[in-house]
Formats: sequence, structure tokens, C-alpha cells
Amino acid sequence: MEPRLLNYVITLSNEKSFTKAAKKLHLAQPSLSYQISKLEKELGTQLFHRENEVFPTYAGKVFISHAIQIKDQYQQLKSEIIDIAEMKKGSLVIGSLSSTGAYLIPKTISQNHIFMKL
Amino acid sequence: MEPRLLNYVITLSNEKSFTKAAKKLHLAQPSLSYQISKLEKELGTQLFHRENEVFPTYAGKVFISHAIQIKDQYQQLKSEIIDIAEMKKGSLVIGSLSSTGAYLIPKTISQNHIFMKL
DNA sequence: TAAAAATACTCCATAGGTATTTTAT
DNA sequence: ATAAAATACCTATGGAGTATTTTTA
Repeated sequence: MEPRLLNYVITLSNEKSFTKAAKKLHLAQPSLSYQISKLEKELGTQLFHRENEVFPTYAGKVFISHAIQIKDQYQQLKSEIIDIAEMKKGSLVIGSLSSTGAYLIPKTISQNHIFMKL
Repeated sequence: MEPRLLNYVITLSNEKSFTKAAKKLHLAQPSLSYQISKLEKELGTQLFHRENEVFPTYAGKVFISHAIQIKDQYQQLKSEIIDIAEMKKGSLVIGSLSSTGAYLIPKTISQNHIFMKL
């Protein structure tokens, strides 16, 4: 169950229509129908009622509340890693008084296990 | 980035070897190498050092700590939904004194929005 | 009867496999 | 020289598209 699917469910719940949700997701309507029904089969329960409106079942509501959390965590993961990646490319300039700095800076760096590329 | 991939990273970090991790994951070694390097390209940073041992970079460590949390949440999501699915299939027998029960039970059920299939 | 969802099929992207080469000790 | 990772190539599963049918209000 990929995070893409989580988004399908969340969007369908907001739009209350396969056609509208598919449009928002830049997806063909049958593709969305297929993914949702495949997921429902996998879980062994319906996630949505299809009556005059499309709306989440109890299981669907539980699914959605988790889905939102998982989506957030993915987002956090990605942005943290990207920050680290950018950091590696950047550079850090440290300034200090020459008298104390000449001794203290190398010592502090080495004691804190910072990897240096000179 | 599918949850399957999260597991690949976690396992590789534990096994400290592509060959061993691939075996644990019931995967061919080149498939694992491919997935990891593809992920590293996508994120723009290495997740593992490949020296005399395979071990996570700083970015790798951050990734893994998030990955574990996300995996857990997926697990929770799945088991909660499956519980609900099973519940639907089961049945609940309610017993009571006939005098009070005849009046109180239907009233209580209706007031609590429980769906009944008789 | 007119809309929205489901079904049937087709195609293509990519995950994963096997064979092989490269690298590092 | 050996063991492990990377690369090259191939196959097949399944995600997504178009066309169509079914359903329901």
C-alpha cells in the first residue's frame, strides 16, 4: 500500500465523488475506481459507501485518520533528508578571535565528531 | 517511496551487507542495490557508506529513524482496519432481563447510531 | 434519460530476476 | 584470488489509459 494510495482515499473522501476526485488527482476515473476497490478487497472491507453520495464507512474514517498522519510523516522524512543533502553542498564559515580561535576551534570540532572536508 | 523500500533500508542497516540483507528480504542482491541507489539519487544524498563495511551515513540514520515510525503506523493502520473487518463478520449476542430489556435495548441501540443487520 | 461508477481491454513503466563485470581486500 | 557490490539486460506484474457497459436518481 503506497503513500499514493493514501492520497487517493483522502481526496475521494473530500470530493465525495470518484469523477471529481480523479480529476483533482490527475487520474482517469476508472483508474481511481480500480485502486480503491483493489484496496478494499485487500483490507477485506469497504472504505466507502456508494449511495447517492460517496462517503467513508466507519473503517474508511479510521483509515483516513491514519493516512493523514502517515502522509505527514513521509513529508517530514523527505524534507529532513533534503535539508541534510543541501547542507552537504553548502559551506559553513566560522569566525573567531585569532588568539583563542586558533586553539579552541579545532579542539571543539574534533571533540564533537564533525566530519570536515578541507 | 513505498513502505517496502523503508524495509529495505532498515534491513540493510541491520545486516551491514547487500548480500545478506537481500537474502533476508528474499530478494536478489542486484535488485536491492538498484533500489537503494535509486532512492539515494531521488533524495540527492547517499544513505549508506560502502567501505569495508556497509553502514548508514548521517542522512541514512535520520531516514531509518523515520522509516521505523512510518512502518509502525502502517502496521497499526492495517491491524485496526482488519479488526473492524472481522467485527463486521462476527455477531454480538446481547442478553438481558426480558422485562427491562424489551424496552431499553432497542432504545439504547438506536440512540447510539449502531448499524444493525437483523 | 443523464449522471456517475464499474467493467473490459490494452499499453507501458518499473520492480525484480539472471548473467556478468568491477572493485576492494 | 575471492567475495561482495555494481552494471547490463530481460521479463513480467500491475498501474493507468480509452472505450464501453451498468447502475441509480
